[in-house]
Amino acid sequence: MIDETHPAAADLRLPKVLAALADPARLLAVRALDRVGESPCTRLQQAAGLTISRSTFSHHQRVLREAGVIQVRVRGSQRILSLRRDDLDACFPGLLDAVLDTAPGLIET
Amino acid sequence: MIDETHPAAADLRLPKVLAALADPARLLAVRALDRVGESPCTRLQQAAGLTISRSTFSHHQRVLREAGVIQVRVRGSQRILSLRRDDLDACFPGLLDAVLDTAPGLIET
DNA sequence: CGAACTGTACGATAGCCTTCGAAATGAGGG
DNA sequence: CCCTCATTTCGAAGGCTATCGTACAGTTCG
Repeated sequence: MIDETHPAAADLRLPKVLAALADPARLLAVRALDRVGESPCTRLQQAAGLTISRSTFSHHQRVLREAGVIQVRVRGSQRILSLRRDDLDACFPGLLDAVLDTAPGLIET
Repeated sequence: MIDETHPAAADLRLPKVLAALADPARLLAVRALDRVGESPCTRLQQAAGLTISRSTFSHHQRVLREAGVIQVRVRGSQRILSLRRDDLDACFPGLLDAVLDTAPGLIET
């Protein structure tokens, strides 16, 4: 466990992870995070093309973090977000890859 | 497309599929359906160990169907449910397998 | 110090989701 | 034709979720 705000790898649960990934904004954020690598919030939001308010993005970031999908590390005034790829692969083999490899056209309506 | 109540394979969308699978009751139902093979509603509900009302199960069945996860075929007075394995594998390779292969302990709280 | 920047916390709103029971629908059997 | 079995539909209750704006807190920089 990284700290109290992150679940331990052993505490990850499939319904929670799926729920976190089921929102289009969060799904785009996760896929952008995979493409650009670890990024601070604002940069990830831009990379994902999300035109939502900062507070809404912060909410999504929290949902992803509490589900165990991403990890947050503080660097100065910024929070650096990264995928918890190893933990996800260990708990749900193939799941993250399946989500990341899905054709972009199958994401949005 | 099977009929108007089922989405065509080309219309499946990842967020909707993930949302359908994110509910514990639906996730258990899908995993039970994989184990026991196509089944009528009542039998699947028992196989999944779901102690919910018939109307609630019917609601979940509808969500799974409208997301394209399952297929419903009428046989007499019964509805036979089955997984849309081929369509899911074609659209989201590896996703269904990842969900089905997850350890049972990682499903519930 | 004070201004600018990054992000969180709070409170509100609106919509959606799960759940139920009761009533309705439809098939099959006497 | 009625009764039973399988399932859906309806309407309602309660809770959860996404979204926003504003206010706040910590960092960096002049």
